[in-house]
Amino acid sequence: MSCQTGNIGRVFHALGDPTRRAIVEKLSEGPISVSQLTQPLDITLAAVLQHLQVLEESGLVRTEKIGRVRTCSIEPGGLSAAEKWIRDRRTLWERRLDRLGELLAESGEE
Amino acid sequence: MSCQTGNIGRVFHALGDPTRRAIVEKLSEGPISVSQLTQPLDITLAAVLQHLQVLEESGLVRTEKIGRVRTCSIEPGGLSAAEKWIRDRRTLWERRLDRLGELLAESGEE
DNA sequence: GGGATTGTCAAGTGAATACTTAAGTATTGT
DNA sequence: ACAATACTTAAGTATTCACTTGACAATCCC
Repeated sequence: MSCQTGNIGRVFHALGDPTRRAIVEKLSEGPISVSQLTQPLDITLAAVLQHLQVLEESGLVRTEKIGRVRTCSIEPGGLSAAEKWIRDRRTLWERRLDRLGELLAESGEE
Repeated sequence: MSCQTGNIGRVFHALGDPTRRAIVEKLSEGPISVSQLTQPLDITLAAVLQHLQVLEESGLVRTEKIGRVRTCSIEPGGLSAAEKWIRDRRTLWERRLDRLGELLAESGEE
């Protein structure tokens, strides 16, 4: 299996920060360097680097350094665990609501 | 529209905490009271209450007090904004990777 | 009424967070 | 070689967080 589970907490925590979400959104358009990433944000490059570390540890982002520039890109499977967790919750309680609906319909019929 | 956007940050932040995820998971099975919610968790009722406040503000959970017991339940649309954000990112970069794949295939063919 | 249950509120505490600054280290271009 | 670029690292700071304690309120049951 491609994705280690147990990162769900880290992923949600990473996405809880607006700057980090902005980084992920930017990277969705394609890979760019740390300084390019920093430019539109209103914080120092050092701060961006710290966010990138969080994002890497959560498995959402991958970075590679070539020469003096570190290029950041989306890790394509990074969101799947979180997506699955959400989907699982949804189906669980939708199923529950359906059962509830049936019960109400039955009791209304007789 | 049923869901206020702008909560995405709050939702992700709320789900970043393991205790809060445990609460949501428990509530997925059905509505229960605050003390029932507290019982399996290793923290005080007051702490659970604080988590519940975060969850309510994020739109993930709804609570209602009847008599002396406050009953907590899932707010069924609460995850949709987060789900949409994730889906949007995914389709964005999958589309990008597809284009990239096409380019590589083309250059390999000739 | 009185005692148990269930929840509420307000401080307070220690740890984690998101930043900054400042002083490095490589790498590249001239 | 030298200067600019692009990042790295460490230390410090203010804020936010998760949690506790303890005093309080409301409700239920006998």
